[in-house]
Amino acid sequence: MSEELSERSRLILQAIIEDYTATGEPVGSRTLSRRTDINLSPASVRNVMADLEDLGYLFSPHTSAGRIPTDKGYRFYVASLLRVQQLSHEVREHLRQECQFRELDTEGVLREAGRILSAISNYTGLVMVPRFTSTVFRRIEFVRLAQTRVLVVFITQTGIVQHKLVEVREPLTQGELDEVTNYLNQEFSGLSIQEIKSRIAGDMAQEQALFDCLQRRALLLSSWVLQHDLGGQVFVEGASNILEQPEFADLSIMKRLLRTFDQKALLVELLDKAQQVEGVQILIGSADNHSEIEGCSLVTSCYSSHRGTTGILGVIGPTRMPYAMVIPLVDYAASLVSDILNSQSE
Amino acid sequence: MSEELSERSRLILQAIIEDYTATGEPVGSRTLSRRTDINLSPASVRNVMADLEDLGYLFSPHTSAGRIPTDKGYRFYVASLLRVQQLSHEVREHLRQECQFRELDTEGVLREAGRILSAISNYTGLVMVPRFTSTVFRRIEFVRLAQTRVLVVFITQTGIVQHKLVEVREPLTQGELDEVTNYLNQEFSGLSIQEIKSRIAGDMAQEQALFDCLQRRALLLSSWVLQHDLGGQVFVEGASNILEQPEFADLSIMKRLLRTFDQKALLVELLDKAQQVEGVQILIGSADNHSEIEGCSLVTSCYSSHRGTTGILGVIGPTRMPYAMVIPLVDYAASLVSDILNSQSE
DNA sequence: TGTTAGCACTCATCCAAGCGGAGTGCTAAC
DNA sequence: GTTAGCACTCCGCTTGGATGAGTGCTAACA
Repeated sequence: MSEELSERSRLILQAIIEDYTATGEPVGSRTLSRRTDINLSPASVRNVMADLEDLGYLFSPHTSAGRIPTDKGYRFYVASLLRVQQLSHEVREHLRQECQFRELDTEGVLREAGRILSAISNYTGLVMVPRFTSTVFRRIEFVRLAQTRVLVVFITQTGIVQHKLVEVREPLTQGELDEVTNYLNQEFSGLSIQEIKSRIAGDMAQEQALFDCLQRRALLLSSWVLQHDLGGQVFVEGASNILEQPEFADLSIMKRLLRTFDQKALLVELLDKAQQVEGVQILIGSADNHSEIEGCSLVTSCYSSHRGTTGILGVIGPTRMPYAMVIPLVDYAASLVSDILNSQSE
Repeated sequence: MSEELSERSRLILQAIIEDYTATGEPVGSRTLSRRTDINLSPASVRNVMADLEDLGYLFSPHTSAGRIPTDKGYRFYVASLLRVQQLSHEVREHLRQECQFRELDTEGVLREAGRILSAISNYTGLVMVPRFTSTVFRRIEFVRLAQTRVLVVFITQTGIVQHKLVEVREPLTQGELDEVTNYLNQEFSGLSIQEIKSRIAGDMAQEQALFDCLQRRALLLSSWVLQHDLGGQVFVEGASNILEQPEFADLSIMKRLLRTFDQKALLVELLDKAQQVEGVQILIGSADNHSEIEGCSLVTSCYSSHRGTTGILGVIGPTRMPYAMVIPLVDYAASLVSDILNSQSE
């Protein structure tokens, strides 16, 4: 079905969305016909609106209210009508300065990016730490906590620190662990996790032949560590901002949303999905049976380092969101974080 | 002023608080006189209530409503009237199992403790990571990220990993950093931060005499690291639970509370203050000009390891809270976390 | 002197009715 | 194809009365 909209329909849809974005109130035909860029009487506007409603771009909450854009309406708007503003020079500079000058480690930079996204957009900032598999190995450290309990500290090329507890079968001394540590750091430093995994797979095959105890231990431990993805950490910043949104006054959507923030698992799922796309990705409403973010939209963009490490950041807020402002903001934030990631380490 | 309450007044205050805790509705004189443990007519009850109101333990939201306990009323109740229940055996076992069996590192245990506190109490769980100064040093690691950028990874005796970026004045190679790392780990492992600090202070004094470059570097770097407390990290779990509380339906208190959760600085302040007290600590309402938690109460208890590491955990929720249940819960959680902390490492 | 019944009074909550306003759909005229 | 006019719908607000819970006060009672 070719749902080609006429020029007039497009104009009116755009006007409705912009008006609704600004006011949050259903938009009536009179209001629109008063706009300077629409030289039509209310009655004509009404005809167009009725068409748009039939096509599923608009709906009215009740008989005698104005129209509100549907999710479909928003999707069309974002895809075809929206003209993205340039981010003002001030905001760009403001952003750059906020991030750059402090002595923050990578995790701090990511957190701060989320905080700034939230502060500028007035919505909630989301930042996901790069997934394990997309990172490059810099250093690993095994620390003996108790006889069979070993703390593994893993540091990526970009300076992200992750750690985890491993329960080993036979007791190990710290000295033995240090040997393993040295061995792994020498062998693997600078390789991507993918490379390491295949290296280990190869070595393991030979391993039965050469009975180097140290090497075997190292391989076992490291394969164990790499087996489970540490990643999927999400920073949620400015969750309280969503309380300010008038559309969430009815509490039920808000509760669901905050619950989602608490649990994070769903966020990870959503962000993981968005991460597969390049550039700014906009998820409007509860597409793909994600009813948890009904009434909300998610604007995300991937950040990455030269070495291939990629994570994702963005903003979540009500579907009635000034996309023209939020999209370039997220876009710029992502490129900024990418820059910092690259400058963070050699 | 000796505000000794008569036996009857105490009984009625207790009955009002228990009733109000259960229902959330203002309590009237008829309701009370119907209770089996009070053999008084409504009129007599009213007299007592009027007295209690004069003394500031109660207030009525309007002329013809029942009475509601004030913060002062709650404080008196908790201090003098409350009989704390024993935590049921089931809950204890449930708790112990939740925490014990998973292979969690220390940070994971703390997070999980907060999550469980929140889930059982239906309020919000708070856990503060032990402050730096109260911890025992196990291991430190310097990783070179760029010419003058060094990532410091610090591991405490109890297996807590913290990290931080240091900007050094002169370029260092990873080899030099490794030497420093080894030196510090040999010298300081097992000492408390306090001990290390005074050690450093002493060595620094001598340092001008002996020009051991390595040692000087190590001292400088470590003093720099120890100078700034890394701690003050707070885990907030189950923030969305407070949305369920009927007393927060008016949004304004709720917003302030969630904003406080977002910022965390105030939480750290509150928890730091509570940490100075041993045993379960109960902060009711906005005492000490902390208007941010107006209408809320904070029930906390310190956890600690044998080695002196202490942190604090607890629950924050509306002042109308079943203290008889929450207090032993927090108490038990703290002792449980202490046990795990001790068993976590040798 | 402490306790209690009675009574007038207050105030929130609920419900129904009425009204104004915003907006629509339809029709007929331009 | 566009527009003015009109009947109609429905929300939101206000008003007013009824209801009920609860209080304070007073006077009678043990």
